[in-house]
Amino acid sequence: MTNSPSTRPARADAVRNRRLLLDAAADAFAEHGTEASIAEIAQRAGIAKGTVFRHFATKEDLLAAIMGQMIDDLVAMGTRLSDAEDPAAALLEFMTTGVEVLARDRAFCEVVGRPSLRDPGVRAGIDRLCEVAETLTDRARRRHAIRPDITGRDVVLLLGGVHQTAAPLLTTEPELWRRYLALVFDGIRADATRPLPHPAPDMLRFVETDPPPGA
Amino acid sequence: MTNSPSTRPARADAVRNRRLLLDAAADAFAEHGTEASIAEIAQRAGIAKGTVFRHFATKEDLLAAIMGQMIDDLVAMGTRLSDAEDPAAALLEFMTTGVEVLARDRAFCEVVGRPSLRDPGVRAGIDRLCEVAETLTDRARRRHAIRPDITGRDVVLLLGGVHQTAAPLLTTEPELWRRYLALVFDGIRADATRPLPHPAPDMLRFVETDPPPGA
DNA sequence: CAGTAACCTGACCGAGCGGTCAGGTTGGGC
DNA sequence: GCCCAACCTGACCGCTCGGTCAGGTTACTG
Repeated sequence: MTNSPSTRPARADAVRNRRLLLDAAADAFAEHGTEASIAEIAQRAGIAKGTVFRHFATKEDLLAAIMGQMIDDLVAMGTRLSDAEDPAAALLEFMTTGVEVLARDRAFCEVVGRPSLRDPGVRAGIDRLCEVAETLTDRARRRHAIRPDITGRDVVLLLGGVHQTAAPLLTTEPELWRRYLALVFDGIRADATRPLPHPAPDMLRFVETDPPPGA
Repeated sequence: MTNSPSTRPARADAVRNRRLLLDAAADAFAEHGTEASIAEIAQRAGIAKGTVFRHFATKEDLLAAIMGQMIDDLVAMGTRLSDAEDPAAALLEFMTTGVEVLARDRAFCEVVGRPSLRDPGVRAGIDRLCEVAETLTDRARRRHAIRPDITGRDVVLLLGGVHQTAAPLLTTEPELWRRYLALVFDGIRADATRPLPHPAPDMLRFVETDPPPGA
């Protein structure tokens, strides 16, 4: 759907509708998760159902566009934090923002928490997210602010874990995740000296490749 | 569907089919989550779709029966551990088994991780699970084996969090959760001295009551 | 201002879902 | 061995979903 430079630029109403669609879809996915229906998204955007599929061939493409944007934002924030003076504080801020985003977006939880989305852009984005997390942990590790066996991928995985811990009480106690982030971060700090039992995940890709056809 | 004592006991084929149904449903829910279809469950059990609804009025009733059983098993295990000589080891074993169960059953993750199931039996079971976890943490706390501000409800919530941390790599690294359980348990131990920021969840019920009609 | 390609619309489709029920089958009391 | 209530079966229903498309509309070009 992206116009190649040779073709005529998109019409004014098309770009406006695309904007409305993306905003409505982001809201709907955040609220209801990936199962938000196309019909509801179209209604929120004030456009017809068919128009949705004019901009995105499948629902998964639409979801991938939104998730990709969110991941890119997180990557940008991590990059910005990469040269902060206090690496441990920077890492904590990175994790805080990450869990905050998860707590506000159900679809994002599903996409990051399951190897469901096959979109290559999203997968690449998650890999870049792991890389920037690796940078942050590297710096903190070099200053002995965190235990030596924590990797960037650990940090990214822990975002989902911290959020999930508080998720059952999300509406009643929307800030409860701060409690568990603090607990986990205490576990990450250098004070704890016992080595972790299972080796860190070391594969290149964050999610499993090629999940079998079932589901 | 439970026979009151006055009525005639169930027929032999009925009890056999009920057994087949429960086993098949447990497998299907574990594999595909709560969205496993009644049609697939019936096929696995070798019975007709209509027979499923003869034993359980709705799909949710069937799910609740299986989830309730799993929770009861966990409660029983926790009770058994309540008088172990080493309370910290007992708490760790309780958490280990809990995460193990979560890692093997997708439906269980959904039911414990979201306030979705309205079944009163399941909710009561979760409350009893929190109580037994409270007993275990109490004993460990009294021996100063864990930090003083950890509650039983924290422990139960952390089960879901630890599992979720490793869940994206579940098929590739099925034992990865042990790494994060160790990390979290290090955070629970008394060594870490910073008090946790957010107060522990203190409401009586584990899950939110009366989620609005939407989804 | 006319012409056209891009765009939008909403009725429509097929698949899959939970749940129902008339009618055939069978276990077990007598 | 008879009989009937309990049980089982599978076609069927209504609904929602993602996705399609013929036909009407509209923004740009020249």
